[in-house]
Amino acid sequence: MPELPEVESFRYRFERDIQHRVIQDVLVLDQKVLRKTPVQHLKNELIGKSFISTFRQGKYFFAELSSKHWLHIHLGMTGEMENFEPHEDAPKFSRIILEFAHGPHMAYVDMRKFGSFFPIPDLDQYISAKSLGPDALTISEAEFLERLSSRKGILKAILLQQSVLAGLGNLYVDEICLQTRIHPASRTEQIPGNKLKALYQVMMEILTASIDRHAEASTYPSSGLWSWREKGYYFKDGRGPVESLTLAGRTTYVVPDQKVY
DNA sequence: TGTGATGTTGAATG
DNA sequence: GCATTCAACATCAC
Repeated sequence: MPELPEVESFRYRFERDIQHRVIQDVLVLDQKVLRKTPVQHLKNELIGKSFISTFRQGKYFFAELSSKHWLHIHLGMTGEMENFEPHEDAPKFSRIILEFAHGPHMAYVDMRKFGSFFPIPDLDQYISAKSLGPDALTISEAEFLERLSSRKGILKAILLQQSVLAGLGNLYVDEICLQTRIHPASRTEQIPGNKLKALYQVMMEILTASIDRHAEASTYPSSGLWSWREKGYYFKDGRGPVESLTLAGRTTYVVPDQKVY
């Protein structure tokens, strides 16, 4: 479930359900998502502590502990959070379970195990080591334009690079290109300035609208936003047919009226 | 049975 | 250093 709006929804639910509750125990059902972190280290960092704040940059989520240390969670392809009552079985594909003294337990569920869940010593240091770019939801238009025009290459590949701009994934990039009628195979350096501004505007509209929609529900893909991603699809306004290709190693959907710059 | 899937990383190549 | 491509990761649904 993992592009920026989904992670923002995760953050919202994390704060609502988990924050300020003292962690009583941590169960590691699968060490893979710990990425080499020793189980005991995770337990030492979490047990007896509570989360006091959260932070998200792009698809990267962080929760601050009462010790001032941080827990990092990345949802990968299939990560999500599920609460369950202590007397119930843990959800399928649970990898980590946080138990609290009272109330529901939290399961970090991740079918494909591409996600991660581990403590980090320093937030700023971690983000700069990752070369994470500015968050797509809060970046200014000026900075967006500046960062895009300082790169050359296929538009889609650049928008997917988390070091350029943090938060967009395969589906949102296709959606933004569809709505701006810019072909994702365009060379970024060939796109006129007013079209880059349109990209920014549409990106912001889509992200904020998706976050609103996600505020409670958490299914992904959500609410038909992606229903057009199939070969031969026609939109109600006549746009189509949808075609597919591979760009930056990712399956990409376009309609014929998207202009290649 | 084979294929592809919303993400990230690292290697190899130009 | 940059851009590009590809493989790997693990598992399930179609």
